[in-house]
Amino acid sequence: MGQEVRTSTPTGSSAPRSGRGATRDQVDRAVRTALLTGRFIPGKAVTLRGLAQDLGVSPMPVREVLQRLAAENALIVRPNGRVQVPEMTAARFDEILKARLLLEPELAEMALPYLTRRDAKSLEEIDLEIDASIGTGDAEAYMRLNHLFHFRIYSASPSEILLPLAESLWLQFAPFMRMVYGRVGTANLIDWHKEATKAIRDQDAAALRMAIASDIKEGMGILGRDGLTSE
Amino acid sequence: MGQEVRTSTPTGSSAPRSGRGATRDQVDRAVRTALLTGRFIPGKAVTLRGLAQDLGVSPMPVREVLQRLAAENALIVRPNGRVQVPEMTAARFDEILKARLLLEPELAEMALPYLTRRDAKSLEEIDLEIDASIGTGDAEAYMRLNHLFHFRIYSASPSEILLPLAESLWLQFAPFMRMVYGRVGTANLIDWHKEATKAIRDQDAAALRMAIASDIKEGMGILGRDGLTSE
DNA sequence: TTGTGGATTTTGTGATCACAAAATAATCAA
DNA sequence: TTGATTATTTTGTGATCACAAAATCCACAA
Repeated sequence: MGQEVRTSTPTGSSAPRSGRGATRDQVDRAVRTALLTGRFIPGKAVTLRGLAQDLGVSPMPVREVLQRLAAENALIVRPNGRVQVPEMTAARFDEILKARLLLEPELAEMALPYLTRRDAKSLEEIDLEIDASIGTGDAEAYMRLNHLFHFRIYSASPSEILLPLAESLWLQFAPFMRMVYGRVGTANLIDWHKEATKAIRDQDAAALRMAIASDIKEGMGILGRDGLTSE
Repeated sequence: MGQEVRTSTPTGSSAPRSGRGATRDQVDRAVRTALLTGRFIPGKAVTLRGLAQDLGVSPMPVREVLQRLAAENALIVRPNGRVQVPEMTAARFDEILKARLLLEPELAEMALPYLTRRDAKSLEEIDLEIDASIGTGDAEAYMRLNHLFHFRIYSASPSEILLPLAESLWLQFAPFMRMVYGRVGTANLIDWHKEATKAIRDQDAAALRMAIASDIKEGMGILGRDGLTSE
Protein backbone atom coordinates (compact mmCIF):
# COMPACT_ATOMS: atom_id res chain seq x y z
CA MET A 1 0.00 0.00 0.00
CA GLY A 2 2.67 2.49 0.90
CA GLN A 3 3.72 3.27 -2.63
CA GLU A 4 6.33 6.01 -2.51
CA VAL A 5 5.89 7.35 -6.01
CA ARG A 6 6.81 10.95 -5.44
CA THR A 7 7.13 12.66 -8.79
CA SER A 8 6.79 16.38 -8.18
CA THR A 9 5.10 18.95 -6.02
CA PRO A 10 1.51 19.52 -7.08
CA THR A 11 1.12 23.18 -7.81
CA GLY A 12 -1.87 24.07 -5.72
CA SER A 13 -1.44 21.44 -3.08
CA SER A 14 0.86 21.61 -0.14
CA ALA A 15 4.38 20.33 0.32
CA PRO A 16 5.26 16.67 -0.11
CA ARG A 17 3.82 15.12 3.02
CA SER A 18 6.11 12.94 5.06
CA GLY A 19 3.95 10.00 5.92
CA ARG A 20 0.75 11.52 7.21
CA GLY A 21 -1.46 11.92 4.19
CA ALA A 22 0.79 10.01 1.85
CA THR A 23 -1.91 7.95 0.20
CA ARG A 24 -4.17 10.93 -0.32
CA ASP A 25 -1.33 12.93 -1.80
CA GLN A 26 -0.55 10.12 -4.18
CA VAL A 27 -4.16 9.98 -5.33
CA ASP A 28 -4.37 13.76 -5.53
CA ARG A 29 -1.29 13.95 -7.71
CA ALA A 30 -2.48 11.15 -9.92
CA VAL A 31 -5.90 12.64 -10.56
CA ARG A 32 -4.58 16.17 -11.03
CA THR A 33 -2.01 15.20 -13.63
CA ALA A 34 -4.58 13.01 -15.29
CA LEU A 35 -6.87 16.01 -15.60
CA LEU A 36 -4.12 18.36 -16.76
CA THR A 37 -2.91 16.00 -19.43
CA GLY A 38 -6.41 15.18 -20.54
CA ARG A 39 -6.63 11.56 -19.56
CA PHE A 40 -10.13 12.14 -18.24
CA ILE A 41 -12.80 12.66 -20.84
CA PRO A 42 -15.39 15.41 -20.31
CA GLY A 43 -18.79 13.98 -19.55
CA LYS A 44 -17.35 10.65 -18.52
CA ALA A 45 -18.37 9.62 -15.03
CA VAL A 46 -15.66 8.88 -12.51
CA THR A 47 -16.58 6.06 -10.18
CA LEU A 48 -15.22 5.98 -6.70
CA ARG A 49 -14.43 2.33 -6.37
CA GLY A 50 -13.15 2.14 -9.91
CA LEU A 51 -10.59 4.86 -9.44
CA ALA A 52 -9.64 3.41 -6.09
CA GLN A 53 -8.97 0.04 -7.63
CA ASP A 54 -6.97 1.55 -10.48
CA LEU A 55 -4.73 3.25 -7.98
CA GLY A 56 -4.58 0.32 -5.62
CA VAL A 57 -6.02 2.15 -2.63
CA SER A 58 -9.22 2.06 -0.67
CA PRO A 59 -12.12 4.25 -1.77
CA MET A 60 -11.59 6.50 1.23
CA PRO A 61 -8.73 8.74 0.05
CA VAL A 62 -10.29 8.87 -3.40
CA ARG A 63 -13.46 10.25 -1.88
CA GLU A 64 -11.60 13.11 -0.27
CA VAL A 65 -9.60 13.94 -3.37
CA LEU A 66 -12.67 13.99 -5.57
CA GLN A 67 -14.37 16.30 -3.08
CA ARG A 68 -11.36 18.59 -3.19
CA LEU A 69 -11.34 18.72 -6.96
CA ALA A 70 -15.08 19.29 -7.04
CA ALA A 71 -14.53 22.26 -4.74
CA GLU A 72 -12.07 23.63 -7.27
CA ASN A 73 -14.66 23.13 -10.02
CA ALA A 74 -12.34 20.70 -11.76
CA LEU A 75 -15.00 18.05 -11.31
CA ILE A 76 -18.70 18.35 -10.74
CA VAL A 77 -20.86 16.39 -8.37
CA ARG A 78 -24.15 15.64 -10.04
CA PRO A 79 -27.25 15.80 -7.81
CA ASN A 80 -27.24 12.04 -7.56
CA GLY A 81 -23.74 12.08 -6.16
CA ARG A 82 -22.02 10.92 -9.30
CA VAL A 83 -18.77 12.68 -10.05
CA GLN A 84 -17.84 13.54 -13.59
CA VAL A 85 -15.56 15.72 -15.63
CA PRO A 86 -17.54 18.83 -16.55
CA GLU A 87 -18.50 19.33 -20.15
CA MET A 88 -17.50 22.52 -21.88
CA THR A 89 -20.03 25.03 -23.07
CA ALA A 90 -19.51 28.16 -25.10
CA ALA A 91 -20.36 30.40 -22.14
CA ARG A 92 -18.04 28.50 -19.85
CA PHE A 93 -15.27 28.66 -22.36
CA ASP A 94 -15.61 32.39 -22.87
CA GLU A 95 -15.59 33.01 -19.16
CA ILE A 96 -12.51 30.90 -18.58
CA LEU A 97 -10.78 32.87 -21.32
CA LYS A 98 -11.79 36.12 -19.66
CA ALA A 99 -10.64 34.94 -16.25
CA ARG A 100 -7.32 33.74 -17.59
CA LEU A 101 -6.74 37.08 -19.28
CA LEU A 102 -7.47 38.84 -16.01
CA LEU A 103 -5.31 36.70 -13.77
CA GLU A 104 -2.39 35.27 -15.66
CA PRO A 105 -0.77 38.44 -17.04
CA GLU A 106 -0.97 39.87 -13.54
CA LEU A 107 0.57 36.72 -12.14
CA ALA A 108 3.35 36.82 -14.69
CA GLU A 109 4.15 40.41 -13.86
CA MET A 110 4.24 39.56 -10.16
CA ALA A 111 6.66 36.77 -10.90
CA LEU A 112 8.92 38.78 -13.17
CA PRO A 113 11.28 40.20 -10.53
CA TYR A 114 11.86 36.71 -9.21
CA LEU A 115 12.74 35.23 -12.59
CA THR A 116 16.44 34.97 -13.30
CA ARG A 117 18.47 34.32 -16.40
CA ARG A 118 18.69 30.75 -15.21
CA ASP A 119 14.90 30.53 -15.29
CA ALA A 120 14.82 31.97 -18.79
CA LYS A 121 17.27 29.30 -19.88
CA SER A 122 15.10 26.63 -18.27
CA LEU A 123 12.04 27.99 -20.04
CA GLU A 124 13.84 27.87 -23.36
CA GLU A 125 14.61 24.23 -22.83
CA ILE A 126 11.00 23.49 -22.02
CA ASP A 127 9.95 25.36 -25.12
CA LEU A 128 12.25 23.22 -27.22
CA GLU A 129 10.61 20.13 -25.80
CA ILE A 130 7.25 21.66 -26.58
CA ASP A 131 8.24 22.16 -30.20
CA ALA A 132 9.35 18.55 -30.30
CA SER A 133 6.06 17.32 -28.86
CA ILE A 134 4.19 19.36 -31.45
CA GLY A 135 6.33 17.81 -34.13
CA THR A 136 5.61 14.27 -33.01
CA GLY A 137 1.96 15.09 -32.35
CA ASP A 138 2.20 13.93 -28.74
CA ALA A 139 -0.73 15.85 -27.30
CA GLU A 140 -0.28 14.58 -23.76
CA ALA A 141 3.36 15.64 -23.62
CA TYR A 142 2.46 18.97 -25.16
CA MET A 143 -0.14 19.66 -22.48
CA ARG A 144 2.16 18.64 -19.67
CA LEU A 145 4.97 20.82 -20.97
CA ASN A 146 2.78 23.79 -21.76
CA HIS A 147 1.44 23.70 -18.21
CA LEU A 148 4.96 23.41 -16.93
CA PHE A 149 6.08 26.41 -18.98
CA HIS A 150 3.34 28.67 -17.70
CA PHE A 151 3.53 27.66 -14.09
CA ARG A 152 7.29 27.73 -14.04
CA ILE A 153 6.77 31.43 -14.64
CA TYR A 154 3.80 32.03 -12.36
CA SER A 155 5.06 30.04 -9.42
CA ALA A 156 8.24 32.06 -9.28
CA SER A 157 6.20 34.66 -7.47
CA PRO A 158 5.38 34.04 -3.82
CA SER A 159 1.69 34.26 -4.71
CA GLU A 160 -0.69 32.51 -2.36
CA ILE A 161 -3.93 33.74 -3.84
CA LEU A 162 -3.77 34.25 -7.58
CA LEU A 163 -1.68 31.17 -8.21
CA PRO A 164 -4.26 28.69 -6.87
CA LEU A 165 -6.97 30.51 -8.79
CA ALA A 166 -5.01 30.13 -12.01
CA GLU A 167 -4.38 26.49 -11.27
CA SER A 168 -8.09 25.98 -10.77
CA LEU A 169 -8.76 27.49 -14.20
CA TRP A 170 -6.26 25.20 -15.89
CA LEU A 171 -7.84 22.17 -14.28
CA GLN A 172 -11.13 23.30 -15.74
CA PHE A 173 -10.18 23.76 -19.35
CA ALA A 174 -7.45 21.17 -19.73
CA PRO A 175 -9.68 18.12 -20.27
CA PHE A 176 -11.51 19.99 -22.97
CA MET A 177 -8.27 21.07 -24.63
CA ARG A 178 -7.21 17.47 -24.82
CA MET A 179 -10.39 16.54 -26.62
CA VAL A 180 -9.84 19.19 -29.23
CA TYR A 181 -6.20 18.27 -29.78
CA GLY A 182 -7.33 14.73 -30.33
CA ARG A 183 -9.67 15.96 -33.00
CA VAL A 184 -7.65 18.60 -34.84
CA GLY A 185 -4.13 17.60 -33.88
CA THR A 186 -1.37 19.76 -32.48
CA ALA A 187 0.33 20.60 -35.76
CA ASN A 188 -0.91 24.15 -36.25
CA LEU A 189 -0.33 25.30 -32.71
CA ILE A 190 1.41 28.62 -32.32
CA ASP A 191 2.47 30.14 -29.06
CA TRP A 192 4.19 33.22 -27.69
CA HIS A 193 6.68 31.37 -25.54
CA LYS A 194 9.73 32.85 -27.21
CA GLU A 195 8.40 36.36 -26.78
CA ALA A 196 7.67 35.61 -23.13
CA THR A 197 11.15 34.27 -22.57
CA LYS A 198 12.68 37.32 -24.17
CA ALA A 199 10.56 39.61 -22.00
CA ILE A 200 11.79 37.76 -18.94
CA ARG A 201 15.40 38.21 -20.02
CA ASP A 202 14.76 41.90 -20.54
CA GLN A 203 12.71 42.17 -17.33
CA ASP A 204 10.13 43.92 -19.46
CA ALA A 205 6.83 43.70 -17.61
CA ALA A 206 4.65 45.12 -20.35
CA ALA A 207 6.12 42.79 -22.96
CA LEU A 208 5.64 39.81 -20.68
CA ARG A 209 2.01 40.68 -19.98
CA MET A 210 1.43 41.03 -23.68
CA ALA A 211 3.15 37.76 -24.52
CA ILE A 212 1.13 35.85 -21.93
CA ALA A 213 -2.13 37.47 -22.98
CA SER A 214 -1.42 36.74 -26.63
CA ASP A 215 -0.48 33.17 -25.83
CA ILE A 216 -3.75 32.66 -24.01
CA LYS A 217 -5.83 34.23 -26.74
CA GLU A 218 -4.01 32.34 -29.45
CA GLY A 219 -4.14 28.97 -27.77
CA MET A 220 -7.75 29.18 -26.77
CA GLY A 221 -8.75 30.88 -29.99
CA ILE A 222 -7.84 27.76 -31.91
CA LEU A 223 -9.81 25.67 -29.49
CA GLY A 224 -12.78 27.95 -29.59
CA ARG A 225 -13.15 27.88 -33.32
CA ASP A 226 -12.90 24.17 -33.85
CA GLY A 227 -13.93 22.68 -30.57
CA LEU A 228 -17.25 24.01 -29.51
CA THR A 229 -19.19 23.67 -32.71
CA SER A 230 -20.31 20.15 -31.98
CA GLU A 231 -21.84 20.86 -28.59
CA MET B 1 -33.22 18.37 8.91
CA GLY B 2 -34.26 20.20 5.79
CA GLN B 3 -33.26 23.64 6.96
CA GLU B 4 -33.79 26.02 4.08
CA VAL B 5 -31.46 28.74 5.26
CA ARG B 6 -30.03 29.81 1.96
CA THR B 7 -27.91 32.84 2.57
CA SER B 8 -25.93 32.45 -0.60
CA THR B 9 -25.00 29.80 -3.04
CA PRO B 10 -22.21 27.68 -1.64
CA THR B 11 -19.45 28.14 -4.13
CA GLY B 12 -18.65 24.76 -5.48
CA SER B 13 -21.66 22.97 -4.22
CA SER B 14 -24.84 22.53 -6.14
CA ALA B 15 -28.47 22.96 -5.33
CA PRO B 16 -29.94 21.74 -2.04
CA ARG B 17 -29.53 18.00 -2.36
CA SER B 18 -32.67 15.96 -1.99
CA GLY B 19 -31.55 13.22 0.32
CA ARG B 20 -28.30 12.04 -1.15
CA GLY B 21 -25.63 14.21 0.37
CA ALA B 22 -27.94 15.89 2.85
CA THR B 23 -25.68 15.59 5.86
CA ARG B 24 -22.65 16.82 3.98
CA ASP B 25 -24.57 19.78 2.62
CA GLN B 26 -25.74 20.66 6.09
CA VAL B 27 -22.18 20.60 7.38
CA ASP B 28 -20.92 22.49 4.34
CA ARG B 29 -23.45 25.24 4.81
CA ALA B 30 -22.77 25.46 8.52
CA VAL B 31 -19.02 25.77 8.17
CA ARG B 32 -19.24 28.19 5.24
CA THR B 33 -21.54 30.61 7.01
CA ALA B 34 -19.45 30.28 10.12
CA LEU B 35 -16.40 31.33 8.12
CA LEU B 36 -18.18 34.16 6.33
CA THR B 37 -19.58 35.61 9.52
CA GLY B 38 -16.31 35.23 11.32
CA ARG B 39 -17.23 32.62 13.88
CA PHE B 40 -13.95 30.85 13.25
CA ILE B 41 -10.87 32.53 14.60
CA PRO B 42 -7.75 32.69 12.41
CA GLY B 43 -5.01 30.47 13.74
CA LYS B 44 -7.42 28.41 15.76
CA ALA B 45 -7.25 24.72 14.98
CA VAL B 46 -10.43 23.00 13.87
CA THR B 47 -10.66 19.46 15.16
CA LEU B 48 -12.51 16.88 13.20
CA ARG B 49 -14.30 15.10 15.98
CA GLY B 50 -15.03 18.35 17.77
CA LEU B 51 -16.81 19.90 14.83
CA ALA B 52 -18.61 16.66 14.18
CA GLN B 53 -19.92 16.56 17.72
CA ASP B 54 -20.98 20.20 17.60
CA LEU B 55 -23.04 19.49 14.51
CA GLY B 56 -24.31 16.17 15.74
CA VAL B 57 -22.93 14.14 12.88
CA SER B 58 -20.21 11.59 12.40
CA PRO B 59 -16.69 12.75 11.59
CA MET B 60 -17.07 11.44 8.08
CA PRO B 61 -19.00 14.24 6.36
CA VAL B 62 -16.95 16.78 8.29
CA ARG B 63 -13.79 15.32 6.82
CA GLU B 64 -15.04 15.79 3.30
CA VAL B 65 -16.24 19.33 3.91
CA LEU B 66 -12.96 20.38 5.47
CA GLN B 67 -11.11 18.91 2.53
CA ARG B 68 -13.33 20.90 0.19
CA LEU B 69 -12.73 24.13 2.04
CA ALA B 70 -9.03 23.45 2.18
CA ALA B 71 -9.09 23.06 -1.59
CA GLU B 72 -10.66 26.52 -1.80
CA ASN B 73 -7.93 27.88 0.45
CA ALA B 74 -10.51 28.83 3.03
CA LEU B 75 -8.77 26.48 5.45
CA ILE B 76 -5.26 25.15 5.46
CA VAL B 77 -4.08 21.66 6.20
CA ARG B 78 -0.88 21.82 8.18
CA PRO B 79 1.76 19.20 7.36
CA ASN B 80 0.70 17.21 10.40
CA GLY B 81 -2.83 17.00 9.08
CA ARG B 82 -4.31 19.54 11.44
CA VAL B 83 -6.81 21.87 9.85
CA GLN B 84 -6.92 25.50 10.85
CA VAL B 85 -8.20 28.86 9.73
CA PRO B 86 -5.33 30.57 7.91
CA GLU B 87 -3.74 33.56 9.54
CA MET B 88 -3.57 36.78 7.62
CA THR B 89 -0.29 38.26 6.51
CA ALA B 90 0.39 41.57 4.86
CA ALA B 91 1.34 39.90 1.59
CA ARG B 92 -1.73 37.71 1.63
CA PHE B 93 -3.93 40.67 2.37
CA ASP B 94 -2.51 42.75 -0.46
CA GLU B 95 -2.92 39.93 -2.90
CA ILE B 96 -6.52 39.30 -1.91
CA LEU B 97 -7.20 42.99 -2.41
CA LYS B 98 -5.60 42.84 -5.83
CA ALA B 99 -7.54 39.75 -6.81
CA ARG B 100 -10.83 41.23 -5.62
CA LEU B 101 -10.20 44.37 -7.64
CA LEU B 102 -9.52 42.26 -10.69
CA LEU B 103 -12.51 39.97 -10.42
CA GLU B 104 -15.39 41.68 -8.69
CA PRO B 105 -15.82 44.78 -10.88
CA GLU B 106 -15.79 42.45 -13.88
CA LEU B 107 -18.34 40.22 -12.21
CA ALA B 108 -20.56 43.18 -11.40
CA GLU B 109 -20.45 44.38 -14.97
CA MET B 110 -21.34 40.91 -16.19
CA ALA B 111 -24.30 40.89 -13.85
CA LEU B 112 -25.53 44.34 -14.72
CA PRO B 113 -27.78 43.44 -17.67
CA TYR B 114 -29.51 40.85 -15.52
CA LEU B 115 -30.23 43.25 -12.65
CA THR B 116 -33.70 44.73 -12.67
CA ARG B 117 -35.32 47.59 -10.81
CA ARG B 118 -36.71 44.98 -8.48
CA ASP B 119 -33.16 43.90 -7.65
CA ALA B 120 -32.14 47.47 -7.01
CA LYS B 121 -35.02 47.81 -4.59
CA SER B 122 -33.97 44.61 -2.84
CA LEU B 123 -30.42 45.89 -2.58
CA GLU B 124 -31.62 49.12 -1.03
CA GLU B 125 -33.45 47.17 1.63
CA ILE B 126 -30.36 45.15 2.40
CA ASP B 127 -28.35 48.33 2.61
CA LEU B 128 -30.80 49.72 5.15
CA GLU B 129 -30.31 46.61 7.26
CA ILE B 130 -26.58 47.06 6.90
CA ASP B 131 -26.81 50.61 8.22
CA ALA B 132 -28.84 49.29 11.13
CA SER B 133 -26.29 46.61 11.94
CA ILE B 134 -23.55 49.23 11.88
CA GLY B 135 -25.59 51.33 14.24
CA THR B 136 -26.05 48.52 16.73
CA GLY B 137 -22.46 47.34 16.26
CA ASP B 138 -23.57 43.84 15.31
CA ALA B 139 -20.48 42.74 13.42
CA GLU B 140 -21.80 39.31 12.56
CA ALA B 141 -24.99 40.68 11.03
CA TYR B 142 -22.98 43.28 9.17
CA MET B 143 -20.75 40.66 7.62
CA ARG B 144 -23.64 38.44 6.64
CA LEU B 145 -25.51 41.34 5.04
CA ASN B 146 -22.49 42.80 3.31
CA HIS B 147 -21.79 39.43 1.75
CA LEU B 148 -25.43 39.18 0.77
CA PHE B 149 -25.33 42.62 -0.86
CA HIS B 150 -22.31 41.86 -3.00
CA PHE B 151 -23.33 38.41 -4.07
CA ARG B 152 -26.90 39.43 -4.75
CA ILE B 153 -25.28 41.53 -7.44
CA TYR B 154 -22.65 39.09 -8.67
CA SER B 155 -24.86 36.02 -8.75
CA ALA B 156 -27.35 37.74 -11.01
CA SER B 157 -24.98 36.89 -13.81
CA PRO B 158 -24.93 33.32 -15.06
CA SER B 159 -21.25 33.14 -14.20
CA GLU B 160 -19.84 29.69 -13.57
CA ILE B 161 -16.20 30.62 -13.32
CA LEU B 162 -15.61 34.06 -11.83
CA LEU B 163 -18.34 33.70 -9.24
CA PRO B 164 -16.79 30.72 -7.48
CA LEU B 165 -13.42 32.43 -7.57
CA ALA B 166 -14.86 35.49 -5.87
CA GLU B 167 -16.60 33.34 -3.30
CA SER B 168 -13.30 31.67 -2.56
CA LEU B 169 -11.70 35.06 -1.94
CA TRP B 170 -14.43 36.07 0.49
CA LEU B 171 -14.01 32.87 2.42
CA GLN B 172 -10.35 33.73 2.76
CA PHE B 173 -10.56 37.24 4.11
CA ALA B 174 -13.82 37.07 6.06
CA PRO B 175 -12.44 35.48 9.24
CA PHE B 176 -9.78 38.13 9.36
CA MET B 177 -12.29 40.93 8.83
CA ARG B 178 -14.27 39.67 11.77
CA MET B 179 -11.22 39.85 14.00
CA VAL B 180 -10.62 43.47 13.05
CA TYR B 181 -14.24 44.47 13.54
CA GLY B 182 -14.07 42.97 16.97
CA ARG B 183 -11.08 45.16 17.70
CA VAL B 184 -11.98 48.49 16.11
CA GLY B 185 -15.74 48.16 15.91
CA THR B 186 -17.99 48.75 12.93
CA ALA B 187 -18.86 52.36 13.67
CA ASN B 188 -16.65 54.12 11.15
CA LEU B 189 -17.43 51.84 8.23
CA ILE B 190 -18.22 53.55 4.98
CA ASP B 191 -19.34 51.85 1.83
CA TRP B 192 -20.32 52.61 -1.73
CA HIS B 193 -23.51 50.63 -1.70
CA LYS B 194 -25.75 53.55 -2.56
CA GLU B 195 -23.57 54.48 -5.50
CA ALA B 196 -23.67 50.87 -6.65
CA THR B 197 -27.43 50.72 -6.38
CA LYS B 198 -27.79 53.93 -8.35
CA ALA B 199 -25.47 52.60 -11.05
CA ILE B 200 -27.64 49.51 -11.31
CA ARG B 201 -30.77 51.60 -11.69
CA ASP B 202 -29.06 53.61 -14.41
CA GLN B 203 -27.55 50.50 -16.00
CA ASP B 204 -24.27 52.39 -15.94
CA ALA B 205 -21.50 49.83 -16.19
CA ALA B 206 -18.62 52.20 -15.63
CA ALA B 207 -20.23 53.68 -12.54
CA LEU B 208 -20.97 50.24 -11.14
CA ARG B 209 -17.40 49.07 -11.68
CA MET B 210 -16.17 52.18 -9.95
CA ALA B 211 -18.56 51.80 -7.02
CA ILE B 212 -17.59 48.18 -6.46
CA ALA B 213 -13.89 48.93 -6.75
CA SER B 214 -14.18 51.84 -4.35
CA ASP B 215 -16.19 49.76 -1.91
CA ILE B 216 -13.52 47.08 -1.93
CA LYS B 217 -10.68 49.54 -1.49
CA GLU B 218 -12.50 51.44 1.22
CA GLY B 219 -13.57 48.40 3.19
CA MET B 220 -10.24 46.66 3.04
CA GLY B 221 -8.34 49.90 3.49
CA ILE B 222 -9.74 50.27 6.95
CA LEU B 223 -8.81 46.72 7.73
CA GLY B 224 -5.36 47.09 6.32
CA ARG B 225 -4.44 50.08 8.37
CA ASP B 226 -5.63 48.84 11.73
CA GLY B 227 -5.55 45.12 11.43
CA LEU B 228 -2.20 43.96 10.25
CA THR B 229 0.08 45.94 12.50
CA SER B 230 0.09 43.31 15.22
CA GLU B 231 1.24 40.45 13.04
C1' DT C 1 -37.80 -5.51 -33.12
C1' DT C 2 -39.09 -2.55 -29.48
C1' DG C 3 -40.63 -0.94 -25.22
C1' DT C 4 -41.59 -2.02 -20.46
C1' DG C 5 -41.44 -3.97 -15.98
C1' DG C 6 -38.97 -6.02 -12.39
C1' DA C 7 -34.66 -8.14 -10.62
C1' DT C 8 -29.76 -7.51 -9.98
C1' DT C 9 -25.69 -5.07 -9.57
C1' DT C 10 -23.18 -0.94 -8.86
C1' DT C 11 -22.57 3.28 -6.55
C1' DG C 12 -22.17 7.03 -3.04
C1' DT C 13 -22.94 7.89 1.88
C1' DG C 14 -22.40 7.82 6.63
C1' DA C 15 -20.79 5.27 10.47
C1' DT C 16 -17.41 2.66 13.03
C1' DC C 17 -12.81 0.73 13.93
C1' DA C 18 -7.72 0.06 14.32
C1' DC C 19 -3.63 2.29 14.05
C1' DA C 20 0.13 5.59 14.11
C1' DA C 21 1.46 10.21 14.67
C1' DA C 22 1.04 14.19 17.24
C1' DA C 23 -0.17 17.00 21.06
C1' DT C 24 -0.86 17.30 25.88
C1' DA C 25 -0.29 15.99 30.62
C1' DA C 26 2.30 14.09 34.18
C1' DT C 27 6.49 12.75 36.27
C1' DC C 28 10.94 13.07 37.81
C1' DA C 29 15.74 14.77 38.05
C1' DA C 30 18.66 18.81 38.48
C1' DT D 1 11.51 26.06 40.30
C1' DT D 2 12.82 24.45 35.95
C1' DG D 3 13.94 21.34 32.37
C1' DA D 4 13.66 17.20 29.97
C1' DT D 5 11.49 12.65 29.58
C1' DT D 6 7.88 9.56 29.74
C1' DA D 7 2.99 8.34 29.83
C1' DT D 8 -1.60 9.46 28.41
C1' DT D 9 -4.89 11.33 25.51
C1' DT D 10 -6.36 13.29 21.32
C1' DT D 11 -6.25 13.51 16.47
C1' DG D 12 -6.18 12.39 11.47
C1' DT D 13 -5.98 8.46 8.30
C1' DG D 14 -7.25 4.58 5.84
C1' DA D 15 -10.06 0.57 5.70
C1' DT D 16 -14.37 -1.90 6.04
C1' DC D 17 -19.42 -2.29 6.50
C1' DA D 18 -24.51 -1.58 6.07
C1' DC D 19 -27.75 0.77 3.68
C1' DA D 20 -30.44 3.22 0.25
C1' DA D 21 -30.51 5.33 -4.13
C1' DA D 22 -29.38 4.85 -8.71
C1' DA D 23 -28.07 2.64 -12.80
C1' DT D 24 -27.87 -1.50 -15.42
C1' DC D 25 -29.36 -5.77 -17.07
C1' DC D 26 -32.74 -9.07 -18.42
C1' DA D 27 -36.85 -11.28 -19.37
C1' DC D 28 -41.26 -10.83 -21.36
C1' DA D 29 -45.02 -8.97 -23.96
C1' DA D 30 -46.77 -6.24 -27.82
